[in-house]
Formats: sequence, structure tokens, C-alpha cells
Amino acid sequence: MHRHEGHDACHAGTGDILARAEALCRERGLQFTPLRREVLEAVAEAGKAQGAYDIAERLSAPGKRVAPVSVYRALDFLMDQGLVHRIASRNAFIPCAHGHAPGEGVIFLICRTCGGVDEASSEEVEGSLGRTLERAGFTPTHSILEVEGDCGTCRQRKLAP
Amino acid sequence: MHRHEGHDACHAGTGDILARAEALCRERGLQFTPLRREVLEAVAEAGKAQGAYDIAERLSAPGKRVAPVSVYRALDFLMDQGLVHRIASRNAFIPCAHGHAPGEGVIFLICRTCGGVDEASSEEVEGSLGRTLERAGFTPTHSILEVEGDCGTCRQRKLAP
DNA sequence: GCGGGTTTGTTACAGTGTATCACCGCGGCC
DNA sequence: GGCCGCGGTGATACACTGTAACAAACCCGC
Repeated sequence: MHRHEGHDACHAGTGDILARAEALCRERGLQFTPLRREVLEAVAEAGKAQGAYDIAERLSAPGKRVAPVSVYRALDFLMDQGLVHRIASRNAFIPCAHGHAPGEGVIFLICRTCGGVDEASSEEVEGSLGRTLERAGFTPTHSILEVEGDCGTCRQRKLAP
Repeated sequence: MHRHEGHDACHAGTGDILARAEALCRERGLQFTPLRREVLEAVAEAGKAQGAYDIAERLSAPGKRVAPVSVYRALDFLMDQGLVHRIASRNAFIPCAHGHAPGEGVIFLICRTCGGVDEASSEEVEGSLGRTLERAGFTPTHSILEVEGDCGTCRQRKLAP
């Protein structure tokens, strides 16, 4: 796991994420505006899932207020491009760590101790879920899978403090 | 699938649900008060996921207002007892259709057409998810799995209207 | 320069959920 | 009976999350 230490080890990927976003937008002919960049940066630096209002506050400074609605718009854009994910169980947002194959299912691992969110994926889970849905006669369009618990580092920290 | 027809075929289980709730509360020494009963009844009769404010409105009548906060408290109680589930992706609530084994994972199948929510479970999914989590060094406490799509009846209705 | 699309700012508002305090009813206890 | 504690409810207020609508700024091609 990464991106949830609470210190700067987790910030390592921020630059990569921004670079990837910039390249991806250029490739698709979309605008990677300063606001969108700042929002993505704020999400990437946080180390844990951020609410839209948290981001707005983080980006605001005396004399320069960023309204939540602007943050929501930037987040909508970034989600459309697959650059951030929304954690439904927390009403919060995280940067997309790895470029997923489009349509690939993602599993969010949410640590209740450090608040960090990691992503996982598993063809095995996806296959068994697909079979279960088919058996139920259900045609899926979109699925969310979020697991809360303790990440490895936090669990060890609890055992040996 | 059941409980999402939009007509009264889906109401069949309401009585069962109430009876089960009453028995369960008596067994556990908890109070199945009129308010809690009404909230559960409203959720069970609706045929689709209900927001807390929907329930409050449904239970309110001229001269008898039920405040949302009361509904939330009743819902918290009912969720603690496993009698209703919360659909995180919709901010809404549904009755628990079947008594699950405690700790058993539930898959919510949310029909985007009729709005009905069905429950499924699969040991296969649970097993593969457990293995994936273990591989990631993650210790789960609670997981939510919600799938959006078209239920069988709605899909057929679309193909042959 | 000009028209048309996109992005952003601003305000207002709708929807979701929680905190707090007062009150009520009920059962135990002296 | 009177008292107390406790869980449930009512009521108000508030915080948090998200969207609608419109105006202004910006950019880009023509």
C-alpha cells in the first residue's frame, strides 16, 4: 500500500499523476486548466480521501476564494477522464493511482485507521461477480466495491506499538 | 428478482418483514416501537430505495409531522438490527429481504430503470474478494458491493415493448 | 474583430445528515 | 406515593454535500 502514510513518503506520486494527467488531456484534446490542475494536485497531495469542501478550503487563500461548485466541476471533469475516483461510502475523492483498463473493476481499500485509500483489482473477483449477476438475470452497467478495514502498516502498528 | 414491480406484487413480503422484525426485537429484548414499525413498513412498501426525507414525508400527515431526524434514528436502529440496508450510492434505504448470516456479504443489484433493488450473495465472490484482500495485506471489517444496471424484467421489457 | 464553444465566478437553493436540549413514558427503588 | 434513571421521541438549529441558473471571462478558428 502507499499514499496513506501521513508523511511525505506518500507524496511521491503526485508529480507522476500530474504529468500523466497533462499528457492524457493533450492526447484527447482537452484543457488541463490551472483550476483542474490545482484540484488534482490537492487530491493527490492529501494522502487520504478529500471531500469537495476540504479541497475548496485547501485551495482558498486570503483574497482568493475557490467556491465548492468550481471544485465539483473540476472533479466531474477529472472523474470523466478517470483521473480521480469518488468514494461513495465517504462522499470523498481520491486520485487514481494506476491507469486502469477502461471498464475494469476497481476495489477500494479504505483504512479506518489512517484514512488512506488504496486501489486493487482482481480478475477473479470480477469473473465471479459477473457469473453471479448473470445467474440473477442482471445486466450491469457500473459497480462499486469498497472495503473498509485496516491496511497492513496500520495493523502492524497496532500489534507492535 | 422481486420487490421492484411498481405494482402490488412487490408488497407481498411486507407482512413477513414486519413479523420477522417483531420477533427479532422481542428475542433481543429491544423495543419495536410504533415509529420504528412505521418506518420499516414505509421502506418495505415502497418497492424501491427510499431516502430518509421521502420516508419522513410519507409518514407525515396533516397534523402529524414526522421529522427527518426521527426517521434517521429509527433507520439507525433498524440497520443495527440488520432489518434495513443503506444503499451508499443512492443515499437511500431498503428493507432487508432475507435474513442473512451475520457478517455475510451482500450484493445490491440496483435497477436503473425501475429503481428496484435486489439482494444477492455469493460465496464465490466472497471467497475471491477475501483472497484479493489477503494478498493486499488488508484486513476487512465491512464491505459494500453495489451494482447498477438493468434487472431481468426491465431488460426484457426494453427488448420487446 | 467576431461568433461560438468552453471554463469559471457568483448566488441561490435543494438534499442529506448530525448535535443538542427538552419532554415523555415506563420501570425499578426507596 | 414519590423519586430517579433510562431509552425513545419532538423540535430546532445547524453542518455537510451537491446542483441549477446566469453572467462574465477566455480561447480559438474564421
